[in-house]
Amino acid sequence: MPDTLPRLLPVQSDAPVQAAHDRVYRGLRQQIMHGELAPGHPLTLRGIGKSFGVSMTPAREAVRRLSAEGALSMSGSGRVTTPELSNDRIEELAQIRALLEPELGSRALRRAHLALIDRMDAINEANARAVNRQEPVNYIRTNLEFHRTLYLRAQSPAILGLLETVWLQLGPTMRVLYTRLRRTTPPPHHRHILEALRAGDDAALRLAIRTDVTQGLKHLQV
Amino acid sequence: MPDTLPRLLPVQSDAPVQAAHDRVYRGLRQQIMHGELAPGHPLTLRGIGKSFGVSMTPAREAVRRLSAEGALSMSGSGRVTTPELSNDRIEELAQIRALLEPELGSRALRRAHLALIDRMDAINEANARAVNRQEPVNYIRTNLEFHRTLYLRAQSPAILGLLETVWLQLGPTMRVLYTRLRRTTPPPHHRHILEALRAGDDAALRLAIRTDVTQGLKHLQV
DNA sequence: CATGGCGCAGTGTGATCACAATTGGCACGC
DNA sequence: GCGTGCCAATTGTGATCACACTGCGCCATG
Repeated sequence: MPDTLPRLLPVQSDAPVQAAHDRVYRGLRQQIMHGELAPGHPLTLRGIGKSFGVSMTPAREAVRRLSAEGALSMSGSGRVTTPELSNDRIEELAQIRALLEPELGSRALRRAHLALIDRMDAINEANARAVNRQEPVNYIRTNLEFHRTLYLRAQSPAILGLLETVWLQLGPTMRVLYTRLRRTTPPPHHRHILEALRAGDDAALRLAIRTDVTQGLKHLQV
Repeated sequence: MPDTLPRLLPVQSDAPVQAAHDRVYRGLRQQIMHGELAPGHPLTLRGIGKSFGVSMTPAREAVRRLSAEGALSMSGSGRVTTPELSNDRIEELAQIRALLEPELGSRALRRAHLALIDRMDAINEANARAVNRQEPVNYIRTNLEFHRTLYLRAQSPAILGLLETVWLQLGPTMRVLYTRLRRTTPPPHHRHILEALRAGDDAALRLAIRTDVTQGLKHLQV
């Protein structure tokens, strides 16, 4: 039932229009990483296909790719859900963040200039607004963006890539974390991170990042 | 052309026979991680399908999954090859190993008992034999098995999973490394690792692992 | 009213097909 | 001899279909 888009013309000239499976992948990935889906949320290939206007084939490929990254879990019979992480798993993922992120921050420190810090400041303010307005998805999104903006300067794509898969796995859990302790104040350690950056203090930056990362996830113990 | 296997009966009683895409995934993954494929080696979906006796569909899913893990790279037009890593990339992956593996070793140390160390000793001897016989694949396989045997004791599946994707990305490159410097002696630091384990010396173990990991990949600079 | 069995709707899997894009080689012309 | 354009074979993509399995609800029975 190809109702939504005729899709008759080759590609309609200019736009390379990324492949369908890639559109689906990106869409789902963002929903998961930003905590739009609760842990254990069930998904079906036909449902995904319908919501993206494609058939099962691209949906299956996107799901396969995401489950390879740990963003989705598949039951023995192939049923797809967002992962429900055990406490041990959460703690382990937090420890990975605590291992990788200070390293990335340290590498970025040498390359950080004022414009970068200002940009992070702006993101941090957007984060504070999301807290005030009680918007979980915007909170998670700006929080990750704050960290990613810094880490991009580390020029270490492999490490950052690994870290993003960790964030991805934590996405649904982060949503629970947020809704459980309705926080009213923005993450306090972001200020310390910015101060350490301005001061060019490597040790302080590593500590601030490590604390920021560990802090949030500590409250998640069931 | 379903020639090889009739596949008429439901499942032939007992064997759950893992799904076709999973068989293909495992097969390819092992070939890549053990260095059976050189960097830049081209693969085709139809070719993979034929060599595993399946159609393109499971082959595509396996390829998608592997490329999500960085074990295969896909050109813009979808052509699939094993990755040809840049020097920067290799160095970065080595640094990730140097970050994760000492941590895993340290965690395993508390749980390591004599039987484990004996098993690692045996694997190390198999590794030495592979060196003498100039068998690259067996060398890589036993080398990884040596490390994995230790890290499994760390009881940290998330970290180990991340590390395995790093090993996977390095697979084809390891093959080049081996054939370039036809080594005639086994990795010297494995002995140090075993000694530190027997002594229960955490600092020495971390150093030995870090050195072992860094050592090998250092010689790969083009 | 509880419980066990049956059947149907829903779901993932894998094969196949049509199609567009890329690729590689070959011949032609400069 | 070398570059250039074209053609055919190859390749990935996505839709569709048949099929087997799972899970759940419904109904009959104790």
